[in-house]
Amino acid sequence: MDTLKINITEEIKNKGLKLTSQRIEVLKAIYDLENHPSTEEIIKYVQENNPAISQGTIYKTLETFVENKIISKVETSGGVFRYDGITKMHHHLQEEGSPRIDDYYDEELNNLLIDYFSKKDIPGFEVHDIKLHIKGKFKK
Amino acid sequence: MDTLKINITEEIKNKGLKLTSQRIEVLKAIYDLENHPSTEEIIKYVQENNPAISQGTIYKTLETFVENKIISKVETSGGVFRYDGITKMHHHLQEEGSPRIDDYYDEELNNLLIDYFSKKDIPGFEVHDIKLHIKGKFKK
DNA sequence: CTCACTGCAAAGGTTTTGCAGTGGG
DNA sequence: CCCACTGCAAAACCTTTGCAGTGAG
Repeated sequence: MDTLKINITEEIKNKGLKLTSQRIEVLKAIYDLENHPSTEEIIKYVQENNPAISQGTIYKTLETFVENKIISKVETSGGVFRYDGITKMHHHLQEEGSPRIDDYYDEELNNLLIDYFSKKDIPGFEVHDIKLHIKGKFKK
Repeated sequence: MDTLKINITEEIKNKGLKLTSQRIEVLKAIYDLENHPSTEEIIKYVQENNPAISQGTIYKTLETFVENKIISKVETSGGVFRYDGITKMHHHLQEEGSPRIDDYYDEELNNLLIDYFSKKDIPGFEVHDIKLHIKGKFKK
């Protein structure tokens, strides 16, 4: 609880950003709302605790966080932005036509990929990060 | 030239869709505009040849094509839809902050992935398709 | 002929922007 | 104190929708 809060404030301050209650709330929302929240979900969650925080501020804050690599925008084919607070290498499971996106962690796969691309050169391109978008069906 | 046109008409007819000049133009645009065009680029290109084709129709047509798996929506963090006319398994190279998306074909990689996931089970998920989103920098 | 498809224009929803006011460092 | 940040509301943008008219099969 407290440790999380410390992490959040540190995360913001480390980037040289001003620490405001709005920013803490927004970042907390992304960590609390685990499954890659949309802007709408973040706004709703933040305003439940603090209705005074305006939508415009939340949009600006999210953009600031993305620029400072505190969070990342999730690629989506749904036409709405979604955000990901996880910086550790991971992959995404998606079902077509469903907004659900699950994280998939697989160290063995990561090692396989890192190993493969350390040997294989992509002409004209320098690889920084690899993410698998795995499409399929969630089984009940 | 002619062979392409035949492919285009076949592609539409094979799905039981009505063959209209609007649909031919839209599909041709996606094939001609190679680098994963946005809706805006498609509209511009189509209307250069045929200004009578309306925006609404193009949007509806694109959705129809996606539903019928003639093309696919490219996941994007740019907030705009982009489309991909290629059905063959391939991956995407992207530079952060740049709209450029290059295709990356790698049979060896595909085999590695197919092999890996034929052995590895993801609990609660049935894999249909895998696409790598490789982020990095285009070298000059 | 008929029903799927088109054109038009308006509506809908999300994101961005400008500017005056506020507060963190 | 100062400048980065916020709140508010309007604007900008992209996409969807409704409906009357059209044309492919």
